[in-house]
Amino acid sequence: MSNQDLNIFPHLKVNVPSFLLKTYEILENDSLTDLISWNKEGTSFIVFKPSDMSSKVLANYFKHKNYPSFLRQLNMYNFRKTRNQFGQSEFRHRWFKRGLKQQLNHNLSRSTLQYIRRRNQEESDLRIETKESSQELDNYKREQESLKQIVKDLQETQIKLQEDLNFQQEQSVTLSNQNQNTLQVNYLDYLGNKLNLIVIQPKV
Amino acid sequence: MSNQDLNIFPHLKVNVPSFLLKTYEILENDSLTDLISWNKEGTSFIVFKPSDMSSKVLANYFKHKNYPSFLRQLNMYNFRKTRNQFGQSEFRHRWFKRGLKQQLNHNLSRSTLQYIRRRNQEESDLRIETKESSQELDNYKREQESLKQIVKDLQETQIKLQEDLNFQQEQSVTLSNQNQNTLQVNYLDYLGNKLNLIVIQPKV
DNA sequence: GGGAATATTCCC
DNA sequence: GGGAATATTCCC
Repeated sequence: MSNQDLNIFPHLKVNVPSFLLKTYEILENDSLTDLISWNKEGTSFIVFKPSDMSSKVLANYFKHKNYPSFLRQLNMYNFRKTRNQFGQSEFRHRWFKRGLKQQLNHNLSRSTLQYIRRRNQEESDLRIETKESSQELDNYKREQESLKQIVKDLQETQIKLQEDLNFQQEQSVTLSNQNQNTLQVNYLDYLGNKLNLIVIQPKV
Repeated sequence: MSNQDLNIFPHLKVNVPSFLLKTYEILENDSLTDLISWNKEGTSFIVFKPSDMSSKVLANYFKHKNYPSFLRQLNMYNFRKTRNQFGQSEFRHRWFKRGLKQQLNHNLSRSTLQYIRRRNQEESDLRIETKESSQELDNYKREQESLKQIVKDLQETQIKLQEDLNFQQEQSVTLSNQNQNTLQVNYLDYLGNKLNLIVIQPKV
């Protein structure tokens, strides 16, 4: 099922995130109202049977069946969780309401998205704080450079060592096969694996 | 199937990315060798039937069945694609080889991986032009710590590698003697070289 | 082949 | 509840 198939807002140019579309779809699915549905007013939705969400809902709409992942996404989009008087989890977001689909001669979902994006933006802005002396910064920069050079040297040396060790092991294997001897293990394959697969080109 | 089930490196404390584990698993699956398998030397792997990958391979190992997504991941982990003489796609990464599983018997300390991860993060942060110096300073401080740690790790690993290499060489010599084989290499010269290589003593 | 947005997982 | 790593999608 492609995103396009699920687009309940075809007249909008913006891409509504798949997660929101799918969650809305779930709430439109009448066969699921025992497990999850809008509240009476259609201003929030309630999960009645979290334990059944996994196989009966999530698996059919998402690429997983983990309820916590569903929660994580709701959280991501700023839904707020409350408990109602029956102890049920109720999730609400000021733009996410029943009938959303019909109301869209207004650009509700657009504002939702803008809201979300703005929020993300502000978050990274928040990380910007007061500065300290550029003197100190310079010192760190310089020390950094020499450390990086050392790391680079060490890495090069290890790569060479590894090649040697590989060669050596091949030799031993050959000899050992003739001889029935046992071999030792090799350490840097692991290291190389880590360092390279995960990309470690020291930024110089 | 959880990540744990797939962990072919159970003795490692670090997490090997799921994608790598699964790709390795695929290559270990004998029933798939018609579609995808190691090359003769076990130094790369070949996709023989890209068209069958989707339903017969990917769907069983990943949360999708899109061949392009598989390619994207290979790309992400720096695998290089080439075409062999039969026009087949061959993927190779210098540390990703048949038998990898057996070779991985060493622990690199967790901090090395943390360094790598943090560094990736900072790299993307670097693209934020608006970054100010207090944050920058912070990053430097943190990276400094990590670099020191990684230098330490590398040195330790280096020492172990060296010991292994020495051992390995003794083995070979012994084996070789028993075998009446003549070896191509002169081990003493070789060892001498190694000792030179390893003498990098960064002042930390 | 890779940047970037979104989804999923893992962890505190 | 949310930060961060990894996976998947989408797009150039």
